[in-house]
Amino acid sequence: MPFPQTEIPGRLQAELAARGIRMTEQRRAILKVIETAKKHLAAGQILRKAQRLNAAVDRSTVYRTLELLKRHRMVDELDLMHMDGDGHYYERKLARDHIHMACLRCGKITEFMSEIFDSLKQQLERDCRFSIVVARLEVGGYCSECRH
Amino acid sequence: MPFPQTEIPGRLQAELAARGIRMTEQRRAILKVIETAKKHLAAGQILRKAQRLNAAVDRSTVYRTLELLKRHRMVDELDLMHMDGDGHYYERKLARDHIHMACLRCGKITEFMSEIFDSLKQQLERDCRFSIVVARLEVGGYCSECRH
DNA sequence: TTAAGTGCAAATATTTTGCTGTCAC
DNA sequence: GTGACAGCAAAATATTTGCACTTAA
Repeated sequence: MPFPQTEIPGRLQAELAARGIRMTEQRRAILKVIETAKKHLAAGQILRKAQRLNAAVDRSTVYRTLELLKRHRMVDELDLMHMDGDGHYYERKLARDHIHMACLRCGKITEFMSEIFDSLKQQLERDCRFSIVVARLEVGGYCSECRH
Repeated sequence: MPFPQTEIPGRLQAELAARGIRMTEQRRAILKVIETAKKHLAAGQILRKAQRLNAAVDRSTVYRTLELLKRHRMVDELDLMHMDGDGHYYERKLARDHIHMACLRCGKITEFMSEIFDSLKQQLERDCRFSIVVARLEVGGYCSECRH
């Protein structure tokens, strides 16, 4: 599944440095949490995990850092069909987009890459003359174990 | 574009009646607002418009009715890339799914139906053995007028 | 009649902001 | 040294809930 893919620890930090963005202890903690995450994290979860690395990290710093990362297209913001509350989930943006499927019964999130999805995006660019910055396909339904 | 399609006024009301759901003046006002909407409406906009039809409509009734309609798959909930705040937008669910493209510069929302999108959903059902209830593809980028 | 629906006010959840002090470069 | 960043507390936004009253069927 796409999660680990070609992810090098410290990569986010290096990318920010390459763009001339100042590094702080707080940002380091937040970036590490996002890079080592094994699942999609909500802002509150990122805050708690980052505080374990650096107790000084504040909630507003988390939101400001997420905003920064979104602006630089280094994270994607997801809803995951709002399986739990109305917040957002965040994940490291990787080279290739993928689809998120959320099981409405067990809550499992499945990720899937598809050439058809890539073609669809090409179609939008071509037929609608739309220049895509971010494409988010989120599907709700029942996974193979829950569909019976 | 898909908005008008085969929409009959009073259809939502009829569908709820067919499912044995109680009709009230408040619901009638809210349903009418959703059916006659010319664009995607946020909950607060639905409230204000419904209050013009029936001043008694309360905010919580709007949310409770939207919840009801979502449960019955009669409306879709969208984010539209959070062009304005963090709320949701709602639209009448029509026979065929469509894609939403939000221009990050001018804010225009473009809707698009695609056979490739339909194939992609079929692929997910088949290859992932996932039973789709709702599929939401939202794209952010620059429309033909803003991409230059 | 009565279960379902509503209004109201208060609570909750999520995110943003102003301001003042701090730190990376 | 200085402009960018952080913490804190408070505000803003969005949505939900408990409860007593009302109404559709």
